[in-house]
Amino acid sequence: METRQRRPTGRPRGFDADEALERALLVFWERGYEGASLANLTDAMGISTTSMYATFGNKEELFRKALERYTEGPSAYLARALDEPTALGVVTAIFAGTVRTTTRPAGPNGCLGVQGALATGDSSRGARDLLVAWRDSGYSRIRERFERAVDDGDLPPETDPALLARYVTALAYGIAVQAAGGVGRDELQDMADLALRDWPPR
Amino acid sequence: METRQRRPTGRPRGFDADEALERALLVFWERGYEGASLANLTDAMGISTTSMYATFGNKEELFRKALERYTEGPSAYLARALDEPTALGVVTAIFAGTVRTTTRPAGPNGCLGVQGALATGDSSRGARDLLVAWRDSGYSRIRERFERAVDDGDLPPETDPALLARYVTALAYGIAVQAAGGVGRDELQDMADLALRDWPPR
DNA sequence: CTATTTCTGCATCGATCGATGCAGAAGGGT
DNA sequence: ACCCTTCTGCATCGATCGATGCAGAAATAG
Repeated sequence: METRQRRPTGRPRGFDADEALERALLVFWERGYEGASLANLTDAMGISTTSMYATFGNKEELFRKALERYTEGPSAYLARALDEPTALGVVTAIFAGTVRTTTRPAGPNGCLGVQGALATGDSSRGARDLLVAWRDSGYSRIRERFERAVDDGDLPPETDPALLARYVTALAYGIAVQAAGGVGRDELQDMADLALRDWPPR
Repeated sequence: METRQRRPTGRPRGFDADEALERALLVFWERGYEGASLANLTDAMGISTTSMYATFGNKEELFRKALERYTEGPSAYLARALDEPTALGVVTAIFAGTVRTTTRPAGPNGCLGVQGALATGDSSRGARDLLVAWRDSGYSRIRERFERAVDDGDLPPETDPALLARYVTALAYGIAVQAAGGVGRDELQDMADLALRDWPPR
């Protein structure tokens, strides 16, 4: 079978689509879906609206792809955290990753998955629902990881994995909201350490 | 001194400004500042744009007044909670109030102070900053209450009131974000109970 | 070279954004 | 009754929203 990608004929694209998507991600991250206008986005991407539509479809599609990039980039700490051998290690890594990602010195504060489209008008409902599903996916993966930890004896058998996952995600979202408001990295990390001092809550 | 409010001459207003503000509050709460258009607002308020501007100033002023109403209405549980005699009572009441307010069966899910304007474009920066200050005010009042609890011996002397207040607000915001995503009241209350089982975290 | 395909710059679309001007209606004070 | 103040309905403002049409530029295939 031929896995080599066939060279498309015709004039090649004059910009790097990956880099343009990264720029768009940063705009969405900082301003949210509704607050990011096409002009904001294309200015940052350095391309025309025509090129944006030809390459990414429309604004909602662009947001969807930016969110994918966010998941595999800034938010990749979650997947790595879930591979930690113990539940405590998982949660420690989740909190550390959340704090670091939501308070990057050069970059938007907060979490795209939270502030991207938490409450919107009708025209942005697609983006809002996308983020609801995104957050729910994160919650479910954490819950499943805790279920495994209970099975492994790593967490007490009376633990409710679903409730514990709600607790962890709530703290992560709370970190993100405070980071969006300008609360500093060290303070948030200290707070996460405080929460971790009693683990698991029972 | 004459405290009786003087009767304004001229044609009296043809609608109840308080009720109109309540309707506007609900729209802002559900759709956020940017997601709530003037048409959305005036439709819900049952008045014309002219009347809205004459009565409330402009969209940002309307939002500011709606937020005041929110603070004294749906969010009044915070002030009551701070009067609880013990720190544990305070936090218990804060979480209960947050859960109830963010999951009202008839009404928007989530918290206006969180989802009203978490990340925005330039034109909505005023509303965003207003909510940052609103959340910071809530945080400060909780911190001060914990400082008093330490002084009273209600909390251990080694307690860091600022960090503890960050922890409590983080959980409250986390509850609000999950409520905005449709997570149910009972589940969130169970999660809050779980967090309260170990108090204070140390 | 020519033919073909794709991409890009410019102009612009209809809809909606927040916000006003204006004239007449509607109620108060005297 | 009258006058005077305020409020309201209608029309509309310029700006911006997301999204396209079109023609020419640019690159590959033959």
